[in-house]
Amino acid sequence: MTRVRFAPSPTGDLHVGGARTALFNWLFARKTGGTFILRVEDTDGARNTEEAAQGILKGLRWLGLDWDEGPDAGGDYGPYFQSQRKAIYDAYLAKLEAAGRVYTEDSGAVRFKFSRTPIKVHDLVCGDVMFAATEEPDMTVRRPDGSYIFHFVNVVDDIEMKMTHVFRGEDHLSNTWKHIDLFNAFGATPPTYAHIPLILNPDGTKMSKRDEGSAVEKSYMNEGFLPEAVFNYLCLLGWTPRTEGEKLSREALVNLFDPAEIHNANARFDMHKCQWFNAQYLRALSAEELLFSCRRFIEKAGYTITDDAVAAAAVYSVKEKVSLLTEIPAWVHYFFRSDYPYEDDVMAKLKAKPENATLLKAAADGFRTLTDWSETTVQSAIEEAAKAHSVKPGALMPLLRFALSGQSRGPGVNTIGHLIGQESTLQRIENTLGLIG
RNA sequence: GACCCCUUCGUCUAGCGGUUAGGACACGUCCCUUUCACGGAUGCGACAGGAGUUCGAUUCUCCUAGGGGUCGCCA
Repeated sequence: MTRVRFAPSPTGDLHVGGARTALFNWLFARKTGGTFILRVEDTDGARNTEEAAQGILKGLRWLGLDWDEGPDAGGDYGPYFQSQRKAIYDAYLAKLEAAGRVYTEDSGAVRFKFSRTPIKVHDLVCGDVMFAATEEPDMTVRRPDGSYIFHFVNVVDDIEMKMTHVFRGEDHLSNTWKHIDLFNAFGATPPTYAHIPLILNPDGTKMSKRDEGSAVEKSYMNEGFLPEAVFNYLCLLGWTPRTEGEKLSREALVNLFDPAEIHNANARFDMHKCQWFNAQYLRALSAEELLFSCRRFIEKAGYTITDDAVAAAAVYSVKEKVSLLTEIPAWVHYFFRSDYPYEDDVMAKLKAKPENATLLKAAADGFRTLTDWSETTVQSAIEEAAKAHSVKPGALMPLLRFALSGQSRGPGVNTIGHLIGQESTLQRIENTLGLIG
C-alpha cells in the first residue's frame, strides 16, 4: 500500500509549483490505490498564518485534489499540523540523544551529528545520485526555543506517517542526503524519492511568489480558469503521458501516470498554452455547465441574471470566442440590460449612411409580423427584408448587430434576436433609430 | 566558492545508434464565414559547442559553456 503526502508550509498562497507537486503525489496515490495525505508543515511560527493554510486547502480543493488523511479528513496518524506534534518530535529527539547523535550548543540549539560518510540517494527521476561525505557544519534540528527545524520534522513525520514515496520539487534533492542520514540514525528505511523538475518563469528564472501566474487562487481561480484545464496543463509540465493528444481527463491522467516518465529538466510556464487548454475545456462545457462556471464573473461585473435559460444560452453562444471565463461578461452584457452602450465606431457606422435607417425599419417590419420567434424565423425575416431592398443579407446583418447589441462582433444576429425576444428586439431597433436620427 | 540536477523549434515536448528529426502552443498564409471567433489546410522554426566511441551519432562517454538548484536557529 503506497502512502504519499503533500506537505506545504502555510507562509503564502498555493503556488503552481506546489500545486503540481501535490498533483503528482495525488496522481500516484490514485493510480496505485494508495493514500494521499495532506500535512501542514507549520513549524515556523513567525511566518505561518491561518489564512495561508486555509488558502492552500482552498486551492487544492479547487483543483480537485482530495486527501484521504489530513485537515478536515482525519486519519490514524494525526494530528496533521506539525505545530501540534511537539511531543512526537521530543520523543524522536530523545532517540537521537540516546544514540549520541545530537549535542546542545551554548545557545540552546540542538544539532544533529552528520555521519560524514558518502550517501546515495535513489531517485525515481534522477536515478542514483551520490553525495560525498559532507564537510558542512552539523545540522540544527531544534531551535533554542524548543521548536523544530524542517529537515527534522519532515523526516520524523515521514517515518511516523509511514510514507512509502516522496514526490517533491528538485530543489530538495541537494538536501536529501541529510534526510537519509536522519532516517539511518533512527534506524528507519527512507521512502522512495522522486524529485520533480521545477517550474520556471517564461524568462527561465525561478518562479516565485510575486511572479505572474504563480498563485493558484489569484492567477487562476479568480482569473477565469477552469480547474480541470489547469490540472491538465500542470500535469503536462514535466511529464508526457504515453498517449495521443494532450487534452486528458482526470481519470485518463490517473490511469496513464507513471513516475518513470517524469522529466528531469525544468520547464518554463507558458500562460498562452495554459489558456489554450482552458479554451478547449470551456468549449466542451454544456450551456448549463458554462453558466454555472461563469455566473460569479457575470455578477461580479455588475449584471443581473433573471432568466437562467436565457443566460445559459447567451454564454453558450460566445463560448468559442473566449479562452477565460472573465472575458465572458464583456461579450454578453447586452443580454442582461437594455441600456447597453454603443461602441464608438458602431454609432459612426450607423450614422454613415441614410439608408441604414431604412434597412433597420424594414427589418423591424419583418420582425413585427412574425408569430413564431426562433433563430430560424428571425434569420428568414432578415433575409427577406434584405431581398426586398435589393441588398445582401451581409449588408443588413451588421446594422442589426449594432442595433441589438451596440457591438461590432458577437454571436449570430439571429441568435441574439431570438434570445432577447421579439419585443426587446423591436424596442432596441426603435431606440437605435431614435439615436441615429 | 563547493556540491547536485539539467541542455531538441520562441515555449512544452517525441526520439532511447541509421528518421525527410514528429506533435502541441505561439506566429504567418489560405479556406470557411453577416462580424468576432471556432474549425480545416499549409508555412516558418531545433538537436548549445568541442573531443572521443562507432561503419554511422540528436541518441553512448568525457570536457567546456550556459541554465537551474542546494549549502540557515526558512520550508
